[in-house]
Amino acid sequence: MKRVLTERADAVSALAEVFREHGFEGASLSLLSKATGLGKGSLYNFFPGGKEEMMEAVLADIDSWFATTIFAPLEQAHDPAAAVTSMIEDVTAYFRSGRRVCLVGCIGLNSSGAAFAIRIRSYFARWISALAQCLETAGVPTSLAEPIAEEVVSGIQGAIVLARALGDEAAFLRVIHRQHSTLLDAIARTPPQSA
Amino acid sequence: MKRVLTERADAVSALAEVFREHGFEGASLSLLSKATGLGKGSLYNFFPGGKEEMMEAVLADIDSWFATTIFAPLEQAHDPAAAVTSMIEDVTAYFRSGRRVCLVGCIGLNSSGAAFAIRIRSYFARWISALAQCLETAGVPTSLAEPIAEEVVSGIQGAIVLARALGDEAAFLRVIHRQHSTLLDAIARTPPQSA
DNA sequence: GTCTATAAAGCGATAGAC
DNA sequence: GTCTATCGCTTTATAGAC
Repeated sequence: MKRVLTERADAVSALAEVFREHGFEGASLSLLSKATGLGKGSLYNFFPGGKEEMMEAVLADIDSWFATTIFAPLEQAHDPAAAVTSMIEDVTAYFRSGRRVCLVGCIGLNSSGAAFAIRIRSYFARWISALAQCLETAGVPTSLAEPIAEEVVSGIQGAIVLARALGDEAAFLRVIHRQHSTLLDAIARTPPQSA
Repeated sequence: MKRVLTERADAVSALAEVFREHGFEGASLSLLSKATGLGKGSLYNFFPGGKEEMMEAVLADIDSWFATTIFAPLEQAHDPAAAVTSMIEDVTAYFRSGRRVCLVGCIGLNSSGAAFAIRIRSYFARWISALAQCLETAGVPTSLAEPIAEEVVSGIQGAIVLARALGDEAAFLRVIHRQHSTLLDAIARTPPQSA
């Protein structure tokens, strides 16, 4: 009975890949139609608002995936070191070692992202705050946790840009490994808080 | 006698700003025409190859600016600490504290950058190697200089993505400040090599 | 809900007057 | 060397048959 929903969900992930690879402007309806296997008419049936509504659906899908897979585990971490390690692994897999770009970060870079500014902003704000919260759970003081979280999230984005530019997945993995170490060092350096 | 050349150079910087703000696909000829103040016919007179040749000229211009302003001073640094500080200042000004995106990094992110892959790759490769060379001049061992240089260049790109996404120049400045410290620490930590 | 056909607009690119 | 007019094509989006 929710067949239409699952079909829409299938379409969304196909749409996402086209937006990722070609950007918002470069993702033409013919490309989107081909990738989803749906005619233009069907696409407009699912997304009456056209490309903008498609992108909005894609961003919402990404947001919910990150919320459950990345953000929530960080926010509710019992074992902070394990949580950050898990984040690094999930992110490395998600971004395919830098072969796959971060759509949220990408569309924020040019004018086509203006329509999605609030969503883009909240994605990064929550990622940073979730990671900072995880570090604070480990006892890292807020004054240290916030800038470290900001630097690591920023560093992941930089790793994607660099890996794509160099065509070198190894570069992504090296940079991400350093971010991982930064997080673990911050946790390890913190003297255990005895209650 | 080189009037035509200076006019072409003026056009190139105007073109660059349109490509930065709208991306390659989003930069339509009407936008490019308006920004340069030249009609389509004049644009095709300067750039017979159309948009692709315009972008190629823009990238060449960026490349030469970075070569003289950023890369060469790093490669020939007598005072490595001063050189990295100078790089950080120049880069902060050039990217307008993250309001201005890195065109080279941006077009590498989606399929429109495929035509410029070699230029994109060499830009980042030279930036990293120039920075690593500067660190080595300071006595930092290659095994340390290379990954640090890679991380800093990557970190600058990440800072741009983050600042644009959050609409927050201060985030750019904070991240860049940490990259600066990373570089200075690496230099300071190195025991002076007495000849 | 799916498709094909089509409308209207904008695109990159060219031609030709000046 | 600059512009305007225009070509041919693709774009987004809609309409209507099934």
